[in-house]
Amino acid sequence: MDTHDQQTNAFRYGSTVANELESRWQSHWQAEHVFQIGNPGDEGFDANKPKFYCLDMFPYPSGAGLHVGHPVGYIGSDILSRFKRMNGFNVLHPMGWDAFGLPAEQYAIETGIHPAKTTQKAIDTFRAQLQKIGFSYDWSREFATIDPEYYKWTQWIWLKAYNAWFDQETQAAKPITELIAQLDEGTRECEGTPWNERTAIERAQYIDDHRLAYLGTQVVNWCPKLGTVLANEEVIDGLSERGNHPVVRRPLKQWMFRITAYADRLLSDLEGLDWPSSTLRMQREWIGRSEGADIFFDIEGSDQSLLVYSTRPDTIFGATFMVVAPEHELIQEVLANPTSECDIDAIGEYVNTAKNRSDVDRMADTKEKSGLFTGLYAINPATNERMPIWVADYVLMGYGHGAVMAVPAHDQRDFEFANAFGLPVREVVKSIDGCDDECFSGKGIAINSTSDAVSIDGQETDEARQTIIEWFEANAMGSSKTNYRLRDWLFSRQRYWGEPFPVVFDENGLHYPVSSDALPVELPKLTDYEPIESEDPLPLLAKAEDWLRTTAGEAGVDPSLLHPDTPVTREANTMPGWAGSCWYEIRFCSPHDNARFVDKEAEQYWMGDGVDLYIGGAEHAVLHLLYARFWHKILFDLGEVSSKEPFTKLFHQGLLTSYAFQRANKSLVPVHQVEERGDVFVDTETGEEVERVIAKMSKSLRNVVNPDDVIEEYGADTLRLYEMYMGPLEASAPWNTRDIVGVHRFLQRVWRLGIDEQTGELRSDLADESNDAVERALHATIAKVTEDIPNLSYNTAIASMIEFVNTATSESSITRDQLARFACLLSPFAPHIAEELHAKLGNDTSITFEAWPSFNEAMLTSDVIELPVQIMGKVRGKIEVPADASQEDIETLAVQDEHIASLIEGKTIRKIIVVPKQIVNIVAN
RNA sequence: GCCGGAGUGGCGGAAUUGGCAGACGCGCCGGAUUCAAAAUCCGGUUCCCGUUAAGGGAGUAUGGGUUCGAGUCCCAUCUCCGGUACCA
Repeated sequence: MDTHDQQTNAFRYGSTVANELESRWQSHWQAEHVFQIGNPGDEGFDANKPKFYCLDMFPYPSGAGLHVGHPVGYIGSDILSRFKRMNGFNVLHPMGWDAFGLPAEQYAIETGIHPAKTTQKAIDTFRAQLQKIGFSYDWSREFATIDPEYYKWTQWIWLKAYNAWFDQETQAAKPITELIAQLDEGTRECEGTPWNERTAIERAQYIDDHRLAYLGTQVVNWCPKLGTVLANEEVIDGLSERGNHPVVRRPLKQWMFRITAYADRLLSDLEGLDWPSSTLRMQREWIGRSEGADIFFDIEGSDQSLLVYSTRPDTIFGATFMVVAPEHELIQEVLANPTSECDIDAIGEYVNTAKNRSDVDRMADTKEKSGLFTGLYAINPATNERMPIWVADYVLMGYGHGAVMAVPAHDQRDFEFANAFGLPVREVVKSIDGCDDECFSGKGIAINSTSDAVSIDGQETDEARQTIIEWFEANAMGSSKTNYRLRDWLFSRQRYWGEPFPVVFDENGLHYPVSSDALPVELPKLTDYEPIESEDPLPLLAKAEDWLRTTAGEAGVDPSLLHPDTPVTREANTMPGWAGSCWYEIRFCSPHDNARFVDKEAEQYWMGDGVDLYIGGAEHAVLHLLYARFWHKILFDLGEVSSKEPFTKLFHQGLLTSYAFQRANKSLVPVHQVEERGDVFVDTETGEEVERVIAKMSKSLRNVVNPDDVIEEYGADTLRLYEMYMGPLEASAPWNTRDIVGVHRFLQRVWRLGIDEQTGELRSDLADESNDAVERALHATIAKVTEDIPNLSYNTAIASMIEFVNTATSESSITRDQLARFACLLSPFAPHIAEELHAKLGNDTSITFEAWPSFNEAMLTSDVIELPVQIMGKVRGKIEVPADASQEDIETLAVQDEHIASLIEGKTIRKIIVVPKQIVNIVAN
């Protein structure tokens, strides 16, 4: 660079100027605690001001650090937070770390470095990277889920659930002590053996079976490679979601959460949430409520009956056979007492294969139905016919009762099965709209559905269903039943890097809670994190022998429950990665409260009506959001929080994609090693032509862009603007380094508008009087930006600011006052440059608390407006009319326009449509 | 397979209730500045026909429809993305 130029442009807005002022303002914000917000009751906190709780889904800090995709949502929430502050809101905008989980532990296995160390390092990296982007977080509220002061309360909430039960009558959780008291007093009956005839152990058993957090034996997804069990949701196509390792099914005793008890409320409370409709639908489908009936079928020659669930009890006349799952208890009996009609060896083998079959294999041939006849027959109560009972793996043990009545004429799967094995098909529902598919599963009119016992012929499906259920109920053969796809939540993991459970076991295997004043139960130190591979899965914490075996007193069990000297074994499983994120939004209200999990007053103020905006990726649409809602509802029922839903408004930012390049053999070429030559992309090292694909940013695709690099080259304000300018916040868009310069030039023009590039000081030639065109443009921009920000329509807000700057630049006119108002508009988006302009304009307080500029409606319209004139819907000319012109005047002006007149000459005007301030359309031919 | 969402210039995208399609930015073209380059500034840029013009034609995935008027509404088809996967 030439020396001369360097002098003239010494204060031009570029990377040097941007980086200098950005780090200066970041230090200022931190030193002055600009974004620190108090709580009700704190000195200087005005609780009468409206509040805005703006929350980002906190990140899992990986060792690799941030890439430019991470901050997209954070920038979005930061803009709204800053906007709300300028509009007089108390804004809670915190950040923290979801820091327990598998990756750190995997890394520990490889390197032997303690996960706490690597995690802390990753957190420091993330924090430093985030701070360079200039977010307005209240860092004084920062915490990580691995902090013992935090997970102490995660354990405390678990204990709350452990010590609670779900009362079906009131549909709410209550302390388990109430259940015990009611049973003791006899105000509540218990199923089975009466309460007062039970032994102490039987009573404990009964109570344990009612806890919200309970120990259950479940067929679980055991992943030998990861050395842990996984929730259904963490298994995709028979492989672990993380790492793609094979998963096998085996029964195991595990801590569970009774989330199914809340199925109805989790479903109905979705109503009224301001969430993306796709996410609402996914949650509804995940819960999977269905209405139908439980029906008992007598088994021929047995006093037992077979229970099935059906959503179409009205098709019972069309049931021609029954199917049970390989795991069904009836199969055990068949194997023990086979009839002559079945092939006992084949069944044994089939059941065994099905059991050991991994889900991958099961998926592979979903089309082909397999199964065997069991030799048993059930009696159809409607027709009194014998129906063969088959065993087949298309019936799942985990849903309904693991048995179905097969209606091949009206269920696709039953139809395929019937076809494969030559079983009869009987049509019992006639489609109304004439659909005559061989298998019709829609609603229609019942036919062929009459017997001595009951008739539903001629009834429409809904009515038929009602009639048949009433008949079942009258004859004790069945009853209406609501079913859910949702299963209870498997909450134990066998890994090290998670929250320990605050519970111990005595020699008899009975469990006792650690009392809450003994929390947290801290993780013991381990030197070896290698998963324990064994036939019988063992938790990793079992390696910490000294920690594991202790006494009740040492562990902190209430002496009234267990004598302090009693030897006990600690629970060696840990909680899953989801645990910490189930309630962090609550903790942010009072993150350093040592007395309670959250300060009551602070919770009421910030979360009384939930989080006002929750921004995060759509990948959490089901699991995290469902789990967090579930925990929230438990806490709500127990009177610990004041809202029934945690997140009032939810928004998913789009995925930031990036170009990746691959050679003909599909191998990947690093982005920086590719050059665009004409229409093609070329590997600069080999000269080979490569293909460009759009993909998620990832290390493996070698297409990761680091925000630090972008900031170094253009500054944080440019990075923020570019990410918001790429398109709508909710849409995914490809990162294109080439485009960044556009918004950087915009900031350069903003800077030049107010700052002398030679001196770096405020221009001495700013206008004294406001230019009307500039003032009008400013009002239009204020109106647009003010409207767009609450809708998170940042791309169009930025476009409008660019337009203003282009106008002011071409008019070469801006006053101090106009510049000051524009700096306010810009400040949520590009806070550093805005602070600098604000300061240079002579202010000594942060722009953060400046009042948001207002606009004048009258400045948005002009006296004369231009109207396009169409003939037969095609624009043929334009006329200028006074803004208040009457319909008649406009019509006259339109037909008198020279060009228009020449075009309609000789034609008959049929009609003239005038849309005020929009358009004129002349219908003439 | 089923359920959602989306298809607009060379590219990212605008067009809030049907009313000038392509705002704004990138790229590209031309010019200014410069010894030169970068940077910056100014102008142009949907495509086709028209000598640069005036002007005209086509055009929002495809084919139909409703309407004075359709990117927007309706029907059918295609493509892409997301969710889900025997849930009885």
